[in-house]
Amino acid sequence: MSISLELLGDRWTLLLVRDMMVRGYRTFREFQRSGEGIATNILADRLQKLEAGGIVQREPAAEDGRSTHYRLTAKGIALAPVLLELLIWGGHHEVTDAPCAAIDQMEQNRAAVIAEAYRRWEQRDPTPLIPPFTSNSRLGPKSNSPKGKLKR
Amino acid sequence: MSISLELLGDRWTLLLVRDMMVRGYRTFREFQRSGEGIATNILADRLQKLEAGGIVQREPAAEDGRSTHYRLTAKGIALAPVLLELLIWGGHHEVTDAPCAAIDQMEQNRAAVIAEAYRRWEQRDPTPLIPPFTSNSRLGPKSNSPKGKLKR
DNA sequence: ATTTGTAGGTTGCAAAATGCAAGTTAATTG
DNA sequence: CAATTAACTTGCATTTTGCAACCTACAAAT
Repeated sequence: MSISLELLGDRWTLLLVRDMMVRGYRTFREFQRSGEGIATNILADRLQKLEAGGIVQREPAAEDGRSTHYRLTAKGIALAPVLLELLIWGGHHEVTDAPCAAIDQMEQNRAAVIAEAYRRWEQRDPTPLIPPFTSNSRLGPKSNSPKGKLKR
Repeated sequence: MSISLELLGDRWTLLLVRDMMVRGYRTFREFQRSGEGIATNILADRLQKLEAGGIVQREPAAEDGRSTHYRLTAKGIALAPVLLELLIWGGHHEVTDAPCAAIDQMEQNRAAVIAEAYRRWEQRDPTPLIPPFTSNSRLGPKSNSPKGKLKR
């Protein structure tokens, strides 16, 4: 635990992992405009530490020579359960704008949520992970990304 | 997630929660001598923030008028799944002195580990949570705290 | 009942990390 | 080829951290 927290134990790192995992963010700019307002020097530093720690990989963007894509490694995507439990805990014990029903759904379908995170990672699917059970649909093998927003 | 990390997102806070949850630590001194060497001013600050955040409660120690006991609240013990996933992740992806077999056991018995953490919390059982499946015993309803060390 | 020790802090200060604004470089668009 | 954009870097002020020393209330020993 101590060793894990040496890498992850700060205000920003896990948020970056979350942005990559559930929001499909890849670029410096996307992280920067991610709502919470991280400073660019801190962002650069954290991305570098995540890379050094083997949690993300850098790769030049194919479409745009200026741009770099950051992508989770296998070690990075393996953080999915940690993030999920943290999300569930926050949803139950802190004041959130996330609908409780959605939290409950995730709590009851942990394995499916994790599996979906892995599927998106393997297939490089960048669409936001808004679990299929957001509004009225059920988490099944054939449902693919209906519309709906969980967090703004 | 962002809100959760506002409280928990730093180098020490989750370690304190861990010390209370799995090691049965209660006092300032115990946290202080907890191996990783937290400074006393930081420790005092984190304990206060944990209390302000509703994760721990202070109560005067019955035996010793000088001493204070810190105890997890319901909100605090609810972090058990987060800690467990973090522990499992670290066990698999970082270099640890924790035996892999023990990690695997916990991974296969998540619910039982969590249940044991809750039981100890409810009963104010301060013995270290070294899961019963550490060496050769199995996690069952009648096993109670056999000897064995997981982390030094 | 006075000294000695212990628990749980606080205080002061130096060093490190953070936040903010501005600047830099390379690739891209117009 | 001028303007824009992506991804940084730099300088500087503020905040947080780490370290050692100190303090106070209680407890134990003499």
